[in-house]
Amino acid sequence: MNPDELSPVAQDYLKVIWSRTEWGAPPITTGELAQRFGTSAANVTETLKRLDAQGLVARIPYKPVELTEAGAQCAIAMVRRHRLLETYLVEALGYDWDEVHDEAERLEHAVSDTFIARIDAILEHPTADPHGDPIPDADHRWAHPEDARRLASVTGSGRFRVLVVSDADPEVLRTARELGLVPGVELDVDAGESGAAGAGPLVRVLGREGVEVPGSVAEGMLVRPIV
Amino acid sequence: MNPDELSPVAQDYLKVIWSRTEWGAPPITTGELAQRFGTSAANVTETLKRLDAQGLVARIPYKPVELTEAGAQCAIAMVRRHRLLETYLVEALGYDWDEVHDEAERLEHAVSDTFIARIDAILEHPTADPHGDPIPDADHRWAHPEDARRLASVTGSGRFRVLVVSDADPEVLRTARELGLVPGVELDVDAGESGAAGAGPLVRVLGREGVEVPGSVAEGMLVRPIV
DNA sequence: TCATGAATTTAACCTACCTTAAATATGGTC
DNA sequence: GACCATATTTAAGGTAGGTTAAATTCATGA
Repeated sequence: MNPDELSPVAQDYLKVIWSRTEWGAPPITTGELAQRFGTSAANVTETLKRLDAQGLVARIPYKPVELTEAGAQCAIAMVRRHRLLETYLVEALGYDWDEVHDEAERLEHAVSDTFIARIDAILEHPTADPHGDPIPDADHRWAHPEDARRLASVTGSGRFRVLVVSDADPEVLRTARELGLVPGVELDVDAGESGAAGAGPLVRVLGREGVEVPGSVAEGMLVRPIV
Repeated sequence: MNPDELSPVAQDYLKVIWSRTEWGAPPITTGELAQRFGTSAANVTETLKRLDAQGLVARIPYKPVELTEAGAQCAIAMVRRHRLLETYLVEALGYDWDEVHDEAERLEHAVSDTFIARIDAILEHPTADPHGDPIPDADHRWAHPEDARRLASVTGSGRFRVLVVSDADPEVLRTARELGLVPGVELDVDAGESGAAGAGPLVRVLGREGVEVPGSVAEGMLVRPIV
């Protein structure tokens, strides 16, 4: 099913439900969706019922929600739109790293497939958006490293490369850029025993100079070990 | 009032109501709005009541509707968005003349003022869109020749310059381009006594070679006499 | 196993936008 | 001045998406 036939609300739900599990996290709950959209859990329940009736999600009451195959296809199409738009806004319109998310969030509901195809061609078929997130191609395939993990979950020490910085929070993006933590950068990480401390808020990173990464930023960054 | 605070439906109504009178036509009626939006007159009445309650239109039952000052400001902002977007789609994304209208129609509800400011700068503050329609500037002023008239309303003969080809109908745009009738072109018009014949469907135009302009195209073209 | 607190769903109600059908106002015409 | 066709409005009802408050289910610790 083409996502153009869905309402903007339906498009948003599918994208958020899909994105939750992109890096292996468990499926999203009603309450988390309510928080994400700034609405009530009651409203989320009603909306999920409608999506279930449309065959886009497989809803089991009181359980986290999961996408059907049709729902996942629409979701990936929306993620492709979002990430291509973010890339275009940065590359062609001079937007900053931390400005593009909200603009893309609105544009993705309005652009046609033609528009997406044109910017994809102009950008020469990019495979990652400005934050490092992989861009699904027109056939809904996308590169997805299996050994990625959150910087916040790293224990001990080692060398890593930054893959993705989450675009959900502009403040995280600004801080990450100030610290030089952009996709592609290599890091020598010395996280001490943060795992043992239980949600330790700080991770120590050694690059050109030693910097301390705030917990919120480490939580929003995906890194991959360099062998 | 910033049009961002309005619903897409409200934005559409204001833009269409304003556009109707841009070239001196009388204000638009309930029935014409219904036809334009492909909806019922009953629905138009309800929507106009809501716009009236918001202070955007001055509605007198059974009369054609007119905008308030606040409504006109929003309308002009939407027209500016639409025409800048059409220009950008043609100049930057390689859209054809006759493809841009629908895409701009959807994008204009989604783009931010920041987006509009960026494409305005990239295009170097254009004053006319691809069809020749004037683009209001950021202060909502726009160039508006007083002596413009529809090609269909020209009688007798004389020399004219094409100002605007309406973007409402892609078929008109395609035909106009095939005939060489694009904004800026000079025409020697010999319309015969079409005025006397009462809605004569054909207008004779002499340029490099004599061509006959279909009535629907002549109706959608604004021309200005060359002195 | 059972009480309890948190999460979720149900219920009742709201607005915006849309439908069709019925009522009503308007603008000519005789 | 009354009549008529047409345009417009009112009325009644539907869906999507939202609200708050009450009921219900789940997981869990005593």
